[in-house]
Amino acid sequence: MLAIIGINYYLCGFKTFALTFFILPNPSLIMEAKYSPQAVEAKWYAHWQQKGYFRSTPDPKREPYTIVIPPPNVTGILHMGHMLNNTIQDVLIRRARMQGKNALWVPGTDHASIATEAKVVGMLRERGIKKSDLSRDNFLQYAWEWKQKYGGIILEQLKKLGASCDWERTAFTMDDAYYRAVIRVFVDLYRKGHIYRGLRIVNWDCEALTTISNEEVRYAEGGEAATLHYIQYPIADDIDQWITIATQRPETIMGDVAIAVNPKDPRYQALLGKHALVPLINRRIPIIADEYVEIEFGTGCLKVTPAHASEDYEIGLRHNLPIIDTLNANGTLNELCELPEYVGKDRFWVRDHIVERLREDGYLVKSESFITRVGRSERTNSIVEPKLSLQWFISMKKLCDPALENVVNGNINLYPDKFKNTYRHWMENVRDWCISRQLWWGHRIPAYFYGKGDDDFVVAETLDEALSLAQHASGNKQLTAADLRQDDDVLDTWASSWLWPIAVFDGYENYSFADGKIQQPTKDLAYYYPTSVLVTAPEILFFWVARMIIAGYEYMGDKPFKDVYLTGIVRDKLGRKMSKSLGNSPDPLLLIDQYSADGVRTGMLFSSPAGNDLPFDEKLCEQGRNFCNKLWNAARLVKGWQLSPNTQNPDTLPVIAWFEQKLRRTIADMDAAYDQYKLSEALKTLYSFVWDDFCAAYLELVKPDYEQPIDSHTYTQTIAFFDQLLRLLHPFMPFITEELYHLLDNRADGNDIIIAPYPKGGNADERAIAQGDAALELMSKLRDLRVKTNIKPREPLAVHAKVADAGLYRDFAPLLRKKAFMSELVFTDTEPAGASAMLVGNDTFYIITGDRINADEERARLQKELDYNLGFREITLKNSATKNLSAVLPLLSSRKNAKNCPMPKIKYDNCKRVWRVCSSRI
RNA sequence: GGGAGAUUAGCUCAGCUGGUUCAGAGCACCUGCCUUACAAGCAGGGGGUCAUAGGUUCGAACCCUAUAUCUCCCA
Repeated sequence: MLAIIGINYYLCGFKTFALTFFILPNPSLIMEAKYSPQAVEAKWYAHWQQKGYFRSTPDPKREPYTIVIPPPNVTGILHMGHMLNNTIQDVLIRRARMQGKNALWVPGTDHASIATEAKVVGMLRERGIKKSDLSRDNFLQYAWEWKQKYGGIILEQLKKLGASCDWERTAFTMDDAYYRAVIRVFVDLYRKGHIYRGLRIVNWDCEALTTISNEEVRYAEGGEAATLHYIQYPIADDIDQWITIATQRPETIMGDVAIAVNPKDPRYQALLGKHALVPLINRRIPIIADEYVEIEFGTGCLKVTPAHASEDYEIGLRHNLPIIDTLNANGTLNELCELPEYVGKDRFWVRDHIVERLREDGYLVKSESFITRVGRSERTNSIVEPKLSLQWFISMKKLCDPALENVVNGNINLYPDKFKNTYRHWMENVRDWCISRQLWWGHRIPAYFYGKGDDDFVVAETLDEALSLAQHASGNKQLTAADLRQDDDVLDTWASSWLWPIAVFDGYENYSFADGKIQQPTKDLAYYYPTSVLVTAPEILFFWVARMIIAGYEYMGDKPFKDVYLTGIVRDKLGRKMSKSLGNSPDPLLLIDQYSADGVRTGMLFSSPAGNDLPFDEKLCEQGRNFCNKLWNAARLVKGWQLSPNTQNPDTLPVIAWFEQKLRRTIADMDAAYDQYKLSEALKTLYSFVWDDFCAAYLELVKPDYEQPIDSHTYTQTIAFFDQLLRLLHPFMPFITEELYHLLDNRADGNDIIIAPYPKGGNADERAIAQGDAALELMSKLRDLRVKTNIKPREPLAVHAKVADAGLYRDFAPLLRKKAFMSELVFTDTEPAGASAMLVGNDTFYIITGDRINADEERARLQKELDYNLGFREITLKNSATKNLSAVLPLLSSRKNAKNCPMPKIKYDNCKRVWRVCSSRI
């Protein structure tokens, strides 16, 4: 054995040269027994980028295949969900690229207003700077600084995964053009009458001093302990009567404007129409009837506080009740609570004190603990207060129609389609969308106030335009820009990302307000829109996907994507969602270091059927890594073969025919799986085809004897098959396939697998497949028999075959004799003496064992197996319908008794099959 | 409270229009092998009343009805 010194590969530009110091007799020696991915991955990613393979520009001659990335937050670092999601997108894009389509994957990031602002505030705090001490502009400078520094991390990480995005197109939701688009859409929707300003109960974060959306509210699993206080209110004008309510927020009673009971509740009929007095402040409030009240809960009486509970607000609207907001933005009580000692005090402090006071004054009936859901801010963890607030809304009903219709009628497909129901349910019950956030980082709402009133504002894209509108609206021609005050709030992040599939192509740049649609799309938009598929998580189906569809129809009159592939959620072994806060997520980059990008990619896809959660297990990555190694070693084997002067070996011809046909069928199977976005299935099909059929079967069958050369036809065919397999594998495992593609053959500059044509499948010759499969099964059964009967693996055996169709085996016979170590293979009609029999399908093979096996031992072994199967029959009979068994029993028992059976070696599954076939023919 | 879905081997999941690819795969486990590409490997093996109970059918993992358990979404 010759020693190889130092590194195997020497990087020179982007070509690989074997660095050898000796003339090696066998080229396989230049390949190590284990595949080392690190250098390979860096090398090929750089090569692809340098060659511009990821770049796409409009080309009318080719069909576009477009994916826009779900933009990760600029605050994010790569987590397992991204890994799964982006692996899927890369697989789809790479396959489309190889299929000759003009494949474009647009990358980008989302400004994530609340998350980023929280990060920036945190950063400033560390530097000893308070946000409140900064001007808006100063703060935004810091925010951009932060974004410049950290905002691109995740995209860099995606490169390690192999993501073939067109990086020249990297978009950001606060790019200049994108910003303009968001503002333009706000103005447009406002003018179309879809945006209004209104009072709503919102989720208020008293610490961050902002509204947060429902999805930013978190609830502890299993709820939280709380106390339910029973408080009695005296009935006005009736000193002896009381009505008792139950509340967990006694500090809000000063905001009470009514007490509601269910109209069907017999207990309170007499009190309806009367008034009660709020304890401590003696406000007179009506007792009303409303369906919403649950008779069972608490006392069946609900105190109605419209300013501090969304349901109460709705009741208030229905009954035309006043609104008393007793809470300041920072969570302290204000003077409307009418109790000076509580003004300026925190709501929780007040809660404790007011309970004491109510008890002292005799209003508190009892307090009991119970478990309830408590909403906490995802960002600050402070308890979210429902608070009445003046916010901007998009009214959704009218906008939703085409978005609902085109999903229901299949113009847009959801995979898996079970989400269609969920989608419809949401769209039919859609609520108006609160789009304002009390933050600075984001798209500032283009509303300009010219007066003190809530309605003294105009909406415009620019200050100049706003000024002229304001002068007109106010009738004051003297108004100057300095008199205008722009709304302080920014838009909800989704109110920018819903434009993503249009805005990344600068779609709104030449938008005119005249007809409310994009009439002259940019060249990119015209070519790439609608995009091919969106790959994202089901949890944002409504927040993002549905809204993109709405915007797509509103502005393009067309869907934003044809297909939506909803991935599963990556969970840990305990079934918990992987998250940073739980610390249960592995570091993806570490995984890549450990198992290679290809290994991790396949690992993630091994177990991720569309829409099903992925219980992540590092074992899967290990399996992926092992698969890389298998491929590597297959290449090592093939590379090690010496060519013989022979041009053909007749023995291998049927093997080649078998593999060729099975390959065609496998490709067709994979295509069918791809069509339904069953990537996991496509991968598993290929995995098993490569490992079992190519490595374990094909290569073993065509492999020349030790140190013997191989004929040129078999060699060429093998290289061609390997090449096809690598192409099929490339979307899943881009790096190792590129490496092996170049190791297998000398490729001209620009001949890289990433752009090599994707193989085509088709109808296969099933006869050729059946021949090979039968031969392989025969070999396997023979091996099995050798093990069981202690006959050495290479001891020659005479085999007599009693088969229905000898032609099935004839082509393979020469190879079978050699590879299965048969002294002869004879086709016969009779059962030879001194033979053990075995079944391949319905064919019987007799192995002339002579006295090589101990008859007693063999009989004992078979008897044991027979008993086992008989035991099963009892179970089967017992559990099956008992009718008409008579027809089946003889059939079964005859086989059991081994009278007509070549071997009483009917296995568990055979027996069951017999039972099933028989029972189905009764 | 309103919806959507799930339950198949120890684990994670396939299983299409009910019937010879109907009980499958991978992992895990057990046994034997460092056999000449690969121990990150090879050759074998055990393991399931298809959640429960009824029903439809000649025939059910599959269709229907209940029940149980679990998950997710919305309120």
